[in-house]
Amino acid sequence: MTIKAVRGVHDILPPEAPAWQRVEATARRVCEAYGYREIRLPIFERTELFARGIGEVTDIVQKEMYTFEDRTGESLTLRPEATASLLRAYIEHGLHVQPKPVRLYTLGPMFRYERPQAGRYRQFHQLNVEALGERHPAVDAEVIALLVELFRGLGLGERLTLQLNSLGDPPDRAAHREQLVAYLRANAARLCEECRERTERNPLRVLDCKRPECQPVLDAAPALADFLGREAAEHFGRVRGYLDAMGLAYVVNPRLVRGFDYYVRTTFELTTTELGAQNAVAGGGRYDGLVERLGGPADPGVGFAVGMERTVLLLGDTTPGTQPLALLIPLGDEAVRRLLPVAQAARARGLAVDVGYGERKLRGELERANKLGVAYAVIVGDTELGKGEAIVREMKTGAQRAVPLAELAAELSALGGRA
RNA sequence: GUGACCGUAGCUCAAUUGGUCAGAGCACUGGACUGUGGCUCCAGGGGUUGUGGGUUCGAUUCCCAUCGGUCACCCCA
Repeated sequence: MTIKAVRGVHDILPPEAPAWQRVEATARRVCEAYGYREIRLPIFERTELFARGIGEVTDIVQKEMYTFEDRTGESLTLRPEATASLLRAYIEHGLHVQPKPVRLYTLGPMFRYERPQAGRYRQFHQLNVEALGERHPAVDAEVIALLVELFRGLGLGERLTLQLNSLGDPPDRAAHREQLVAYLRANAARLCEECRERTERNPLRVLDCKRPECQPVLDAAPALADFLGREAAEHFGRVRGYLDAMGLAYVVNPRLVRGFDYYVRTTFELTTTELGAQNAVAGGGRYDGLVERLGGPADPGVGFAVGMERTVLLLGDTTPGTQPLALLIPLGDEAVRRLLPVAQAARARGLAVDVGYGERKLRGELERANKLGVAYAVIVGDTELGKGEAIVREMKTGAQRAVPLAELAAELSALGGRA
């Protein structure tokens, strides 16, 4: 049997590539405009980095990592997310001595061992944006504004909802968790089977349950918002104030819970209803304390990840690729030798031109030109060689005119500049 | 990891109760059309019907396993 791609990974074929290029170009443009600089990171790390960074008890670390041993027996893992790697590099290279906040972004593949489904793959791509070393709530607002601007730039603003929440500081969460578990246990009889299990495993997740029979219990459950300490509450209020000042719309969702252990205070997601069960297109939050946990200075941080596949899915395949400008059609080998340098010159100026090999019939070459979608066909046969000219045919209209061979490269430039 | 549906040519799909059922359209290549495309017509290449077993005189069709896809759960981007 022929070899096929492994489960959950996929090829991005030429028709889809323009949409990816558009997302990447927009991401870079917006990030740079906000003062973020690119950092490129390895796609595997010591397993321990993710265990410590993401949290030992998360699903990702417990069952979704691609972990293997190298030849020395060291345990390595294909990165399931980028923040841990980025912070490792931040610490390792002393980037924290730069003016705060240190603004970084990175782009690339992530790996998680999950059952594939709509908008979910084992190798997928994320854009990560992180602001390190500053705890001011304006930074939270800044990265959120960047995120919103990115999707506005892609024309997807209207199809997404910004959801916002505050998880409070660790002591706030501990206090809330204690009361929440007590409450859920007391009302276990009115909860679904799954929620009863989750009460012990991951109580915050219970609040996410969509089953109608659970809603009455959940509606009356202790709300994390009521447990926020004074500082966390003030921080959240100021983040909202800054977002309001920038005119950014959001929905406060007290049940917004995220999958990594490291989030504190602000968390947010950009959600859609268009991708089936995978409604999060981007998600992030504040992670004060994480840099320190990874062995670095006590620098706070806030950032987010954007799912590129999901973004491209929303974009659809409406992004046009670039078409070659012209097909140069030599009839015979003498004409090939005459046209090759012309093509070379045109390409050196950045024009996309294709050249035939002089062996097909003119009819066939024009068919090819038509299929390639070029704007112009340039025909040079014995007749033209004799007169020292080329025929430039505009494919759309069929209009033709003669151009001296010596001026052909310049003529193509002019046509390319106009197109 | 759990469940449901699905798996025939590069793509989209046919094949009557298991019995010339291995086909069509699109795409590709060539020709009709000696140096002028988009239309039309003709021809050609391309499939061990996902894979491996089983039932049967005979399996694309039935059964089992396995791999993969899709969707949902879980979780998340």
